[in-house]
Amino acid sequence: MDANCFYDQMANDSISSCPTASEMSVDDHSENGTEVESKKLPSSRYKGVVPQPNGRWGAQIYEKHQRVWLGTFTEEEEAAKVYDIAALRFRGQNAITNFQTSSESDDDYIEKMFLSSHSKAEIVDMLRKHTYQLELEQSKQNYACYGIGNSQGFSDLFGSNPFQETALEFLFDKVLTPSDVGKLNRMVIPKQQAEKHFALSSDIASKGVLLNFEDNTGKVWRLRYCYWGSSQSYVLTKGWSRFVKEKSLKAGDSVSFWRSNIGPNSRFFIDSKPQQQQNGSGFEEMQSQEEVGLLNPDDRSGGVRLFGVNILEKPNNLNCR
DNA sequence: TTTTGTGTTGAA
DNA sequence: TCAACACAAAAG
Repeated sequence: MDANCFYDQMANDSISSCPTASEMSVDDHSENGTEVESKKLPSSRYKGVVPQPNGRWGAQIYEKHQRVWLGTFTEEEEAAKVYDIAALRFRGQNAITNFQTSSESDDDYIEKMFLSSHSKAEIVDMLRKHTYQLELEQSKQNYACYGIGNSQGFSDLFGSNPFQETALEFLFDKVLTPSDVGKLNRMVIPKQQAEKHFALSSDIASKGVLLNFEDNTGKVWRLRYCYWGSSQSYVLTKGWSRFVKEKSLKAGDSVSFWRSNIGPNSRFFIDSKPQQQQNGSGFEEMQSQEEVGLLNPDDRSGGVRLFGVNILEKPNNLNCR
C-alpha cells in the first residue's frame, strides 16, 4: 500500500486518527508517491500504540521480553486506552498509562475489581475482540442487581470487602455415605473442608458449637458441629438426623454448603440434592445469582463469584451465631 | 485483496 | 521495554 492509499484509508476511517502536520513528513504530500520516505508510517503519540499500514492503530504491551498483541483499532486514542487497560492489569495501579486512570469513583473501583478478577489472558482476549467494555458494563449491571443497595459509595468501604452484602460463596459438596444417613445421627465433614471453612480453635473443638444453616425454604437448621478426637473427624451431630429425615436423604445424595458475607455477620446455607437429579432441589436464591453470573455452578473452586468470575479466596475463620 | 499481528532489529 | 519496519498469515 502506498502513501496515497494509506491516507485515503485514514480519511475514511476517522478524522481524529489522521496524523497531525508535525507527524506527517514533507514527502507525504508528494502526488506521485515515488518518494521512499512517503511510506513512513506516522508514529503514535501514545505509549503502546503502533501504526498499521492501513491507517489503523495497533496496541501492544511487553512482558517478560515478549510482545503481547492487544489488537488493532481505528482510533489512535482507542488503542491507547486499550494499552492503558492492559498496563493496569499487567503492571498494577502504578502502571504508567496514556490517560488518567486512577480515581475513587464507584465505576473505577468496579473496574479495578473486574481487572483483578480476570486473568491477563482473559483481559487480552477481551481487548483484542473489542468486548472489554461490554463485559465490564455487564459486570456493573450485575453489581447493580445485587449491590449493597444503599447510597454508600464504594470508596467508603475500602479496606473491607465492598461486596460482602452481595456475595454468596460456595463452600463444598458432600456426597452422603450410608453412615451419614444411618443411625449414627451424624455427618462427617471431610477434614480438609472442615478445617478450611469451619475451623475451630482447639479448646472449643471438643466441646462443639451450634451453627445455623438456612435451607432453600428459608428454614433454619441449628446443627451441632464438633470434632471427635476418637475418630479424628469433624462431624455435624445434634440436629442432623432431623435434617436427614425431613429431606428424605439417602446414601449417595449430596449436601452443599454455602455462606454469605465475610466477617462477623456470616450466614451459612445448606442445600441437598438427590443422587440422580442434578437440577432438582436447587437453592432458589443461589440459582438466581448463578443466572446473573454472581455464582458459577460449574466452578466450585470456592471463590466468591462476582462479575462472572471468582474474585475472593475463602476466609478461614468460623463464625457461629 | 485487505488486514492482522508476528519476526526482527535497534534504541533507550 | 519499546517502537519501527517488513512481511507472512489470516480473514474477508
